[in-house]
Amino acid sequence: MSGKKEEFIPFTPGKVNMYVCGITAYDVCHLGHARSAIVFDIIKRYLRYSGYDVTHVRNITDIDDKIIARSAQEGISTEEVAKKYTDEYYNDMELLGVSRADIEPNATDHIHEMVETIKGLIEKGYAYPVDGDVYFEVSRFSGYGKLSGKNIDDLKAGARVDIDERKRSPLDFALWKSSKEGEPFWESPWGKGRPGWHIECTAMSSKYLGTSFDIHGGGADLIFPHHENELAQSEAYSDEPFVKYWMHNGFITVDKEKMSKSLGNFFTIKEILSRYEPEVVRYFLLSAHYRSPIEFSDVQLNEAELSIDRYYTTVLRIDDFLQSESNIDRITSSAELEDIMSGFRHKFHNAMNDDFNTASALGIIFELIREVNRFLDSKPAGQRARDFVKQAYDLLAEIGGVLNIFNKTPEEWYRALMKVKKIDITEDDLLKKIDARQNARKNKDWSAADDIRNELAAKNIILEDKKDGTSWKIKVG
RNA sequence: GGCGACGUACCCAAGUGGUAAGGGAGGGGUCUGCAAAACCUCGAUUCAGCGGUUCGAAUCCGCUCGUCGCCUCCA
Repeated sequence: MSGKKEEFIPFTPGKVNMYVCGITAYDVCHLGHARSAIVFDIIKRYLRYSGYDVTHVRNITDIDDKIIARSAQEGISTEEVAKKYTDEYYNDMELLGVSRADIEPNATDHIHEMVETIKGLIEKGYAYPVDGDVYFEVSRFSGYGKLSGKNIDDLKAGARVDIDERKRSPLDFALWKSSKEGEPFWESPWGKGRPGWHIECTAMSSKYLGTSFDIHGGGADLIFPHHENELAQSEAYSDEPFVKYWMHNGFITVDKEKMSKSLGNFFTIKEILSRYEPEVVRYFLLSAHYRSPIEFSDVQLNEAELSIDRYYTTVLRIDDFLQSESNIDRITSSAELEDIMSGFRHKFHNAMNDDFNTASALGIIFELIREVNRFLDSKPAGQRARDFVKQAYDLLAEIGGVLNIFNKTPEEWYRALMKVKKIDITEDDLLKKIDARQNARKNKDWSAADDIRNELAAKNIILEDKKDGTSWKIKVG
């Protein structure tokens, strides 16, 4: 609310109520929608990891002008439009690995609550009906503009909206819209109509989380007018502070411009997932702070892929080492690794406690990865060394789990890459070729061995020779 | 026009008063049959520019330049 970072103190100790604006179900989702979903999913996961009991509400707007337009265009009902794109949305979210919210309310299931709220606002003098519409009178609410940092006079001066003579001020916004011929409607004290966009969040958040709750999230483009209006309605209605902490994620940009429907410069989630692993998308989005704009490009996604691969390559080494059977204890100098390990959780928590600084958290992970690799390079041996490495691995897995990345085995990662990169060789055939090459190598037939390696390299498969075998990887980046 | 954000190495990106995390690319090296991976090493005396505050600033203040966003639906 202050526009600054503040210490997080929830209304009820240990309990966090968060409401995040979902989507309007009128079209397929693009990467921008994915960012919001992923960012708040990680925020929720971290809060839970930190011991909070989190209730997460994410709404779906299933009736509005765009849905009506789409319904006319596709020749199906608004319910069918909403159903179709809601299903698509949940499907995309599942593919991306975004967890479900605890409560996922639809606007049309809460018409009654909205009507009650609107009635209350009229009674209190904050809203007025005109010809079957109901408007919120912005000038009645003294705090209007406090979220977006705007003031009413500036807004009036810069108003680009068409002037509606029936409204007392151009800034007044609709709580209820009368329905035109052929449009879907619900009965109300003001006649047949449908709710305005903002009122659903007021009605549903107070129903599920109470009139005051801790966190309200959404994309930065919702700050004005959506959240400003929500705030005005809610506080006017309840006389309570609406939300303690507003959190808005930044945009995804393409050539520095906001990715958006209207500019047409968007990439759908499906398109991207046809070329990249979901984990790559998640990593990419976590590699910048959630409030910053983040530039989308294949170069960026390739770098994310490369970073993840570095992780799994290290895990592969860790696995090899843990399976080694040497009983000779040989703990090599590990002061640096011990050092990093002992401060690791603390550093991670510091990063995340500082407004969920995931980019910094990733940096910390790679510091540990480097030290683990250094330790393994120093040729340690024995059970103590194995326990030590296992500990490091568990730390990485724990933190990866919170960020919802690094949750595969290396084998799963490479198999997934094989699929997404459409490499046309079965794992069986691949292993046979590796076998054949091992034989050649045993016979010191280097040219035959190199031929096989080159042949696989042409398919973007990389072989790594190690002491006790050869492992395969998929070329990334 | 009003309001706001941002500008850190070749690229991406942390860092909001104490002397520049991390990843990628690149040069050199160790290891390897050769590779790959990994590790070591080199790489911004410097944080858009100019002033100011301070013992000390990328970090605070002012101005300039540049980019973007919101003010209309938008994650």
